Amino acid sequence: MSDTRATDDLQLVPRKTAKQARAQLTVEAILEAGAQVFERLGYASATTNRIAERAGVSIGSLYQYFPSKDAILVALARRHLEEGMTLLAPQLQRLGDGEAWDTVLPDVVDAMVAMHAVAPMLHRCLFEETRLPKGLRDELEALEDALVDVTAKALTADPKRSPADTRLAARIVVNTIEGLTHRLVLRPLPEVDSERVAREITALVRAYVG
Amino acid sequence: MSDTRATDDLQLVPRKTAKQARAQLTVEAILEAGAQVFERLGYASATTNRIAERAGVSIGSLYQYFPSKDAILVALARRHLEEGMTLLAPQLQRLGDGEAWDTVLPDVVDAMVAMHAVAPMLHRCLFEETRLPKGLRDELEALEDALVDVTAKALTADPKRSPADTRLAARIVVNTIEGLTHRLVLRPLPEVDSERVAREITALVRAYVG
Amino acid sequence: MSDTRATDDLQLVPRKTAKQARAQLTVEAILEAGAQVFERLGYASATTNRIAERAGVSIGSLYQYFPSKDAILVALARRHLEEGMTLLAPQLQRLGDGEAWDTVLPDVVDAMVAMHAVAPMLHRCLFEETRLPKGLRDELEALEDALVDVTAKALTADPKRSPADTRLAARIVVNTIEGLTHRLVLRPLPEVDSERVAREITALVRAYVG
Amino acid sequence: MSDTRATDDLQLVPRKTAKQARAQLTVEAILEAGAQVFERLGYASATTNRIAERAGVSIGSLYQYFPSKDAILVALARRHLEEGMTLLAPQLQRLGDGEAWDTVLPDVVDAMVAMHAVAPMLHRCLFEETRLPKGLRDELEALEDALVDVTAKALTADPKRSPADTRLAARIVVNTIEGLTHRLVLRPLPEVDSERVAREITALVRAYVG
DNA sequence: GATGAATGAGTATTCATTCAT
DNA sequence: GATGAATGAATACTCATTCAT
Repeated sequence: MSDTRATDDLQLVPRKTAKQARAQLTVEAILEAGAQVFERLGYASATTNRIAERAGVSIGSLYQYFPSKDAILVALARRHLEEGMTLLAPQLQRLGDGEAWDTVLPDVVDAMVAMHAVAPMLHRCLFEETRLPKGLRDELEALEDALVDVTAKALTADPKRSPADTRLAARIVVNTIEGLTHRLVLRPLPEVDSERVAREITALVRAYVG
Repeated sequence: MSDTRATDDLQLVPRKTAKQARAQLTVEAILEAGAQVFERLGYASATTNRIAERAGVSIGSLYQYFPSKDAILVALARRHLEEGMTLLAPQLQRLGDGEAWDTVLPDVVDAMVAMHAVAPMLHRCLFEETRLPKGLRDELEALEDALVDVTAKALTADPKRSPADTRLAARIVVNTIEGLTHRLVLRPLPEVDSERVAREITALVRAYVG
Repeated sequence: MSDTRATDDLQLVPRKTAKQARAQLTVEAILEAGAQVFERLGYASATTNRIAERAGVSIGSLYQYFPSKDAILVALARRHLEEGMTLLAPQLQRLGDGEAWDTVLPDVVDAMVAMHAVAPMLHRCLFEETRLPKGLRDELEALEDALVDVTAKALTADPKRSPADTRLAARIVVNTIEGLTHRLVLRPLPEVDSERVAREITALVRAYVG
Repeated sequence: MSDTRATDDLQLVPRKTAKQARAQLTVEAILEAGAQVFERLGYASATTNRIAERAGVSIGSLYQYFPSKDAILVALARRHLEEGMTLLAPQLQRLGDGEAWDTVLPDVVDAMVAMHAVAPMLHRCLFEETRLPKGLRDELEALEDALVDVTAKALTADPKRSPADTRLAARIVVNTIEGLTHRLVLRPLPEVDSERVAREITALVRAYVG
């Protein structure tokens, strides 16, 4: 099954929750190793044996905690997502608190860039949708919707737009930021540093919603 | 070799160019089958045997014309690219002829949407950079640069920008259009048709460069 | 059947005797190409397609004259054998005519060395017995027996030996010459030229039968 | 890879050294099966699957310990070599201790015959040079050189020879014994037992160096 | 007769996963 | 709980050989 794409819901829930401290450490080691190996070698070349080896754990132990290769990927995705949300949450909070879109936007973009910059290749492994199981994909979608909601609310201030239009605009905004960040982090522009790019993304969005 | 990412140029050039009509048909059938199989199953699950079978051709014949699985992908990519350029060229021509950015933009966006709409999954297989051999990746990059050039020239009209800024802006424009199109074609928005989306992309870009 | 060793008698007789001049040329070209390709690449890597290509002949034509890859090898072996016998015959004749063993021996050794020196790798392909079909192997054995006969007759002069002993001695002589020649041609000694080696072989044999 | 001649050292080192007793048994079984299969079928027809099957082991296990077909061959060669040296060493020791060439020679020849007699076809697979990886070939050559050294020293007693001549003579002796043994074991003479042959080889060499 | 396109059985090899110890 | 030996289905790819044109 060298090729299983975890598109469906089999075998993705951790087999046992690591209750003991030692088990927790093992899980941690596996995830860390998985992140490194996926980052370095890409999905296909990242074998479970390699991950186990790098984690300093036997392959048997790996399968004690993760029922499949994809389960590791999913766990990493979830963790990555959480970290991302941690970065983003304060900014969204500010928007929710009614702070002006204009002032929050740059920090949102910065947060997005930061999210992507950590481990680009891993990020790619994680979010090339082909690979993600339906369940997680749904979570991702829900997350995007949440971002769109927040953004839409922030844009509502402008009474000229219909609600539907506002939502569409918010969707475009979210996807633009995500898309550009993704693209520009993975294949950085020559001679332009990422800060400058972040400013440009900000300008782009500001012009649009402005 | 379930995992070879064709990062190098080995084994990627068509093995023999079909001279007889029959051979030409075979090659055609393989490419068509390849497109379908990659589209339906994604890169990893698309086995050469499956492609051959779908093409109604023996595995031996497949390897007579394509030295590897990736060679098929590369051939498809090249072909896809050419088709895309055919769609885009007229619009770029108009820009080159000095037509106003504003009037050409919508058609450029439409062309981009059309390019992506044909076979989204295949498109993803083709252009997930990880997978493409260096040579083709360079071609793609060159193509993007060309688009950026044309765009930059069209934006130069505005004397307020420095040349460097213009290029960056052009880069952002090109990537925004590409990114949004890609994203929105692959995972279409519910309740919004693609025409409406195209108009929104246009508005976004227009606001930015405006 | 990438691996057929022609140990049995299937498919080894040329399919048709080339009666016409053109056909004769084709056969010639194939054999010459076969010799070169086997010599350069060894048995396994010498594909029929490569041989056909080098012969400037279509693969179909090759199979018109040679029913299998091994058939080519066998034809080459036969030819090689004949050439060898052509070299050896005069010396054997001299022995048959009663000329002294001592004076003929050096020329026999020289002839053997010459036989092997032409195309060592091809020679190896041809005479690694594993590969040869039974029929040809029998011919080879018959040839060796003939050599042994002649040698035995030449040794008979010495009345001290029993006939059986003489035959054994002859056998040893023949195999010694063949073995050493083979070995020393295939992997030549550093800093000793083949003439010197030939003289040493002669000395060895002379001492033995002396 | 029906054709890989292991001329390089890639993929030839045992993958993991078996630590547990069970693994050791597996390795042993594979080697034993390999010896049998190579012996019976020759190199080309000896497939890894067949070897695994005969070993009563899954193909996966085979590749756990041997990274390639040739690796098995190499392991067998090394083992064969060691066994051979075990047979030969005592005799060489005697020579080194100054014992007379004449008395040791018969036992050397016997040892050689014994070495070859075990598994002639396997022996052929192992020592048809084409097939062996460079590294092992070098080892073999070194071994031959060592034999030549010892022999040369034993021959030095005779002051009539120049050192260079002595070395050449030693080389001839070693190769004669090896060649004849090889030849006569692989294709035994009718009506002559191997003991008689051994005596004859001894006589031949004795006459030469005498 | 000649061509070369097509065939497909066969090969080495990988890697996610299981399970006896 | 942990280990790591064992599994075997699956994959890319080759090349001797056939046969329609």
